Amino acid sequence: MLSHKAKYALKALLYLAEQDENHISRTVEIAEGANIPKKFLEQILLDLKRGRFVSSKQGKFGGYYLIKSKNDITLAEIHRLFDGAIALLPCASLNFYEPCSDCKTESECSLRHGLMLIRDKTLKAMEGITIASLVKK
Amino acid sequence: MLSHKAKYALKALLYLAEQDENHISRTVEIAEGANIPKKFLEQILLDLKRGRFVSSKQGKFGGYYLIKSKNDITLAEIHRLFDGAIALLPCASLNFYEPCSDCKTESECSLRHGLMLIRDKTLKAMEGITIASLVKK
DNA sequence: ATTAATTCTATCGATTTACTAGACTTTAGA
DNA sequence: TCTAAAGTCTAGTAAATCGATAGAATTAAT
Repeated sequence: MLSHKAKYALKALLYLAEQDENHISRTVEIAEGANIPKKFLEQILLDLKRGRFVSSKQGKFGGYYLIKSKNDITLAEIHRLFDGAIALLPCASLNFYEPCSDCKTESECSLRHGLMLIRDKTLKAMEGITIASLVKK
Repeated sequence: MLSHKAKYALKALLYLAEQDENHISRTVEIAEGANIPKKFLEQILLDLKRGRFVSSKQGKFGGYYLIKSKNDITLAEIHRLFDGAIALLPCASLNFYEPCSDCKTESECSLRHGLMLIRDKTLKAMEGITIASLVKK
């Protein structure tokens, strides 16, 4: 399941993608437009900025805007940024790999292979969902 | 990600599936064989029993055994039993549906459709992974 | 009756989650 | 240069969840 953070991030990106080119959106505007607690959204937007999905202008008349094409922002990326691994166990993960501590045969646990199959399919599906694909609904 | 409970459940089922027909396995035997904390495993086996994957014999010489074919126990079922919904949000879930509280257009949130696509693909993949498919590795 | 097993209920510490609070910094414009 | 309006940063917090443990109760074979 997605955390609220990830869900709000998607909704915020969706909001930004729906604005006119060159429009800058204030946090409060996004918060109200997408129904997200404002103070919580502040943190999320900072995370999105660190992830280079959006950028910001400070000071009066400042706000946020997309710096990545809505066609290039995928669900997979947002999931990883906020919720981490897409695989079902760390030992089956590409980006968040960790060996499992409780496997007797250290190199290969009994579940790893099957979970890697799942990961590949899920990842492929998640990479197919972009902000752009969500906007045109 | 899978919880430890779900992971241990899979490993316990795998252990049971590898035993001879008619063999009854004590909790402690499974715990040692699959490297799972015994007291924790007790709870998990009870859950698996309530889910009708295994059954038990009480008292001396008691223990656990599979009552469902290893070909018919899927990752999807175990995920649902221990970790709940497979969909990324409750509003996109088949078995754990709940409307999202923060969506303005109540019937359809902007993410729902895309997340249902993901759910269908993930579910299909997870239904393809059975205990039997994990055993023969 | 004894022993060995499952079953049930409760609890616990640590971590995570979903926020909130408030001080600080930056910028535009009067 | 002052002020209002914006983002930035660091903490904190209440509630829930997770991973596990404890111990008493029950059941069954000998």
